[in-house]
Amino acid sequence: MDLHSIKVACSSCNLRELCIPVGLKPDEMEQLDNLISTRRRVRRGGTLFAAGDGFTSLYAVRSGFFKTVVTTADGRDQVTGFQMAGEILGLDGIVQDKHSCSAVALEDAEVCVLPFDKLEQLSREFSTLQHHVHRIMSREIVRDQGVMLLLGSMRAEERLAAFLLNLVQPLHSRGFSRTEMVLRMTREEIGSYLGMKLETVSRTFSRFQDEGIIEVKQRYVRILDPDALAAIVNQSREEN
Amino acid sequence: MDLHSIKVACSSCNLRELCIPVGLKPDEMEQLDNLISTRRRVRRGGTLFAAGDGFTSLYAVRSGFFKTVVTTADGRDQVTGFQMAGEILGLDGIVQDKHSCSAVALEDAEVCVLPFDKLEQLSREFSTLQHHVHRIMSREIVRDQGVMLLLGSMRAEERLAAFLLNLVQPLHSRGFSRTEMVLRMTREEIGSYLGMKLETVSRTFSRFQDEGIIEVKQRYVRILDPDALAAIVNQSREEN
DNA sequence: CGGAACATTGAGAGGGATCAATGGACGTGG
DNA sequence: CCACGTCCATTGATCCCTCTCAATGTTCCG
Repeated sequence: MDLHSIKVACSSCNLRELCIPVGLKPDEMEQLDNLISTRRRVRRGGTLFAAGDGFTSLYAVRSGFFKTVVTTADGRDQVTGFQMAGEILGLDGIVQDKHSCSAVALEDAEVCVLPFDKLEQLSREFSTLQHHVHRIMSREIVRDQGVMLLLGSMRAEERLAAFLLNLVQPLHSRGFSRTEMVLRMTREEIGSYLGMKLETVSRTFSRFQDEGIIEVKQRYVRILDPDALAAIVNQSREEN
Repeated sequence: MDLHSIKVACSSCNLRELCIPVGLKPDEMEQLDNLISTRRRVRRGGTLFAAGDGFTSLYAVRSGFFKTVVTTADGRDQVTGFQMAGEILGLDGIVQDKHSCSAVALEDAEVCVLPFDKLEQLSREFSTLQHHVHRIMSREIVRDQGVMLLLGSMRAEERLAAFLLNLVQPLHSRGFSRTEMVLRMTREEIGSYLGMKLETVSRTFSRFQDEGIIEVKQRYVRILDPDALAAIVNQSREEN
């Protein structure tokens, strides 16, 4: 597909505080620059990798927005995550040397390609990098636990409230508003991620709007009352 | 609590085909034996580590059976996994240097303590070990994706059928029956893991029994018709 | 033997799914 | 530039699966 070979440098990347280079020393950063020699562009709707593809590299999102999707043998599928700039994709491929999910761009995107064998090699030289790779994988595990909690024990309102808060937070730490956003995914994709039907997503959005908690117009969402949203997430049923 | 210091050797462990030592060379195995110098016993109901505890080590289950539980600020909690002999616990702690979930023994258990800094050190020397650690973490991520799929898109019957199959499979590869098992967890714990209430778990068990698919008596479960169970898991609603 | 913890089963209620129709946004081509 | 088709979102009406509340049964252990 659209494969480009563009020289880039982690050391001058404006995402270095969010991505792999976190906390690396200058000489380590230089080595990393050698590792990451290519970028790759993915058009909206295009797949970065598909389930079953051989695993060779991790990918760091430079720009754009992705979803990851798992598919069962019987054709049922589910969105397992959304990834934005600075996040790492492809960790699922390591175990079996092939990817177990697909990564699809929700808008035109660009990623840094990190050949995994080289990353392992470099990790053996620099313990800082090694530990950072471990942290990235652990972070993914912890995040998944959070999603399991959401799917397993929250009702529709709580799920959607948690979703909005979990989405706006990383956006804010990337310099965007903490109250406004334009969703990059459809109601169906949100529903797939949250384990509910698209109609329920839409209805819940409308209910939040009626209650004055948010303002929604299609993909545009504005959080009017963050505290109310947070209260909805924490509205456990007190028993347990 | 019950902390013992017992000399053990991976090289002579009957779990070495399932645990860390997979595929290590003799000299690497010897180094690993030096790393893993202690075991720890955990009584039934005891916690191996609790959410918030500082992270120092991973744990390899030698015997017994664990559950991992995440708890929200508001007191709601959820079982995120069950672990048996050969599995690795504690990966959640790496990101923030503290554990984000608790590991509780469902029966008297024993684990090997793997100090993580030493494991990282050894990983830098032996690429086989390094890659194996990466595989273990990736496996955890892939497994979690499977649970998310289950929680997000399956109905009660499908969840429980998948649960039984996912439980008996690893038991079988450890030398146990592929049709019979004694559950180590309560109906409530199963329900928590599967995102359903304990009554629904119980009712679904009963329904499976009425249909001649399984035989259940309290904790004892016997799979009479594995194909029927598999068919239930794959009974997607054909649309989508 | 009695109590506590766990499991089963029933009846009723409710939240979300399903089916269905309408409406709005966007892009393409006439 | 408007018309049209497609994709996506909203909203309504109804149904059903699972939750909830409640009672009874079973196992295990002090």
